[in-house]
Amino acid sequence: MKRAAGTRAPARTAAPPRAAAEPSARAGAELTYGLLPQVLGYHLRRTQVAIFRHFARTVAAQTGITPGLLGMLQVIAANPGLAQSRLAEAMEVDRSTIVKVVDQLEARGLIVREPSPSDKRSYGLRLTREGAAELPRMQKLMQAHEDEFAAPLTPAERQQLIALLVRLYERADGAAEGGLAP
Amino acid sequence: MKRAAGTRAPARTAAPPRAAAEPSARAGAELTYGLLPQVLGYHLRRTQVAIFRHFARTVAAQTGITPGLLGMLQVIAANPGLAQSRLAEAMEVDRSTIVKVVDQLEARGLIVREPSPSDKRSYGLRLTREGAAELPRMQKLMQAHEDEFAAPLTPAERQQLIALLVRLYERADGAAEGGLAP
DNA sequence: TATTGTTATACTCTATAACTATA
DNA sequence: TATAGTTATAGAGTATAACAATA
Repeated sequence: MKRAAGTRAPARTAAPPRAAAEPSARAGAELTYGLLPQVLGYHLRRTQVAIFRHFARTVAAQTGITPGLLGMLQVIAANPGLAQSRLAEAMEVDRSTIVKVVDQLEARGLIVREPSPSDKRSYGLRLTREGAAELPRMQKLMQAHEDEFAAPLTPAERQQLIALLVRLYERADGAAEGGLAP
Repeated sequence: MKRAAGTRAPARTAAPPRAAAEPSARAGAELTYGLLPQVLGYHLRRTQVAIFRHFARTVAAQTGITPGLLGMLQVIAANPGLAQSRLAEAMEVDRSTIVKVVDQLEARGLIVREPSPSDKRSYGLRLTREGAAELPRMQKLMQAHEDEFAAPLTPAERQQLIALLVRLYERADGAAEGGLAP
């Protein structure tokens, strides 16, 4: 795209009926957020970004792992022999997305793809010995990260927050496939 | 997905003592999520994905707008004349990221970049007449989307959820720049 | 016919670094 | 020197569509 900086582009719409002196958003002035403070999606996104950054400064800085990879790793650890398609369903992502995730975990030596004896199309995912040794360390770092991030909340509040979130996405996911139309 | 919230899983997943016939993760078997059910970050991500998809099926399907663009648009509407750098700070993204966002909103005819009279480097962002006409319609759609998504919660729970999220990311953001280093 | 894993491709979101034109 | 906006580039993350092998 060419235009941008200098090019003003008189947006084909007429300019708003504004006078000259507009004291609205000068430097230093507090700005307002319109309806956003009541928008759940906005706060979810902010929180998500904040926890992701916290994870990056703590767990990722010491292990190079991402939240997504660590989540997958834990599901694999908890379900030895899991097929990629099952993992994709469990994590609610497309089969094709799983391929690169598994590639990365395998490249790090944390898991292996084992050919399924019963189905030649399928692979079972398992931790390697190295993966089994690494996972507890990562989990401890993750636990510390989670505890620090959740420090502003009491244990009860933290549990309640999780419970509220679960109610939201379980209902939403169910409605999406299930039936209660869009 | 079936289980999730309250369900405790056999945490400490050391490789279960299973023999050749590995009944761990066959088709149809319930799979477990290891520590994930207690991981706030996991539930945040799931909820975020769910609400994004709901937004896509409702607001985006009828307007072509994304949650990010609509959020920016609301901040611009609430702060006429806002400079791009101020918007970037308000939304906690990099200045360079804002450029394409503003390009898109301008390309849709919703906002204009107005040269600042006092600083030739700076532009003030404002809604066009078309943007001012469109915004209320988008807000109504967004409101309906939010209400439907949040339907599993009582109004009090919804407010409390927002309050909990705010406490988390405000503390985290503050600590990140401010001082209480990790 | 349907499923598993894969590839190719694309699109979104975001960040870093460097550039320009101002201040 | 510092700031505002821009550009080029890169890296996650995810999706769709098509394909081979197998069920």
